[in-house]
Amino acid sequence: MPSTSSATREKQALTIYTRLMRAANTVTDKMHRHLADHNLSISQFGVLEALLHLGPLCQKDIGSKILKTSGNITLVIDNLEKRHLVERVKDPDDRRRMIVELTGPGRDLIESIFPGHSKTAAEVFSVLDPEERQTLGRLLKKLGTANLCPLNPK
Amino acid sequence: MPSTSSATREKQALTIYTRLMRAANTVTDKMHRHLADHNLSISQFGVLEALLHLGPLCQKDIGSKILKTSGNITLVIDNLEKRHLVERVKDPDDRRRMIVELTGPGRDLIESIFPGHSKTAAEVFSVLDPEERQTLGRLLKKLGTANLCPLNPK
DNA sequence: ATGAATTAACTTAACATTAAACTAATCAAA
DNA sequence: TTTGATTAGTTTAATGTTAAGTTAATTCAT
Repeated sequence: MPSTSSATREKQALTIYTRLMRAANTVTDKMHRHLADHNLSISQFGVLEALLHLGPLCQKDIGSKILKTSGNITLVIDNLEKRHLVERVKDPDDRRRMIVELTGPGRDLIESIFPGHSKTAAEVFSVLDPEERQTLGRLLKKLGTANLCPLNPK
Repeated sequence: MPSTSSATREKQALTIYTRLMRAANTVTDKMHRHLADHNLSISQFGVLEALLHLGPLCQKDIGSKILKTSGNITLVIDNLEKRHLVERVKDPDDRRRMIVELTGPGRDLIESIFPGHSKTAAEVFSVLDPEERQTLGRLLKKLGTANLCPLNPK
């Protein structure tokens, strides 16, 4: 006989699902509160952070990085460009592509914000002890990658 | 000397943060794909599920249950009401309140969908072994509740 | 080489989401 | 009581998000 019935497994799965969503929610709220001081949405912050750490990127790559659709990326970049935090440059090697890069002020802004962002993240996870953090990171990676599907399936 | 520097702790926290967001994302996608067959958004499903398992609720309680703002609840209930899946009834005991309850068709729908929803959840978490699922659930609860802030701060 | 398929970005329409202001009902304190 | 604070729900405006479809550029198979 099985050690757990499928009904029991489903109930447990629903519980974990709820907890995953709630944890993601509360953590996002805490991280976002910090960003709101600088009038940045999470997506906008994600773009600036990617550009800071990875250098100029085309919109497709930005989209894969922050897990958003291409239409959404267009809007997010539009809004960042309006504030002169990033600029678009045509890619000479592939004229379909727009290379997005930080402007001076954009770099200044993300560099000034990022330390606080890291610090907030550390605070959020400080409720777990080091071993728990290690374990949580491992399990989340396993869960996320095993269920991964392409964002824009082709 | 400390066993880990604060810079190291911050980097680790950012890694876990990213994994939490990605896991939440991939899991949400899988759960939502299932709901889309019935033209239900995640919020709409959340409302129907709450009403099925908890009975009629006022909008405030629905909002606390699915973690959305009151304005959003108004719209979600509007859309469910348009499809005759729920109905609003004035609470005679407190005329500020609207009690929301399932209609017959609403109950039929959520009862027909819920088993598949549970099954999908079980599949999503089946990549973890039972002990890992137990641990993940515990850590997510700890993380989520420790960082909890009221949704609509007063 | 040429046409077919693919790709990157953009556009549009529909809906979700929030914050903030607002209305109406209730509660509470003097 | 009455008035001041609180609460539940709605509305509005702004933005985020997606899906689906468009255009232009590239790639690939013959």
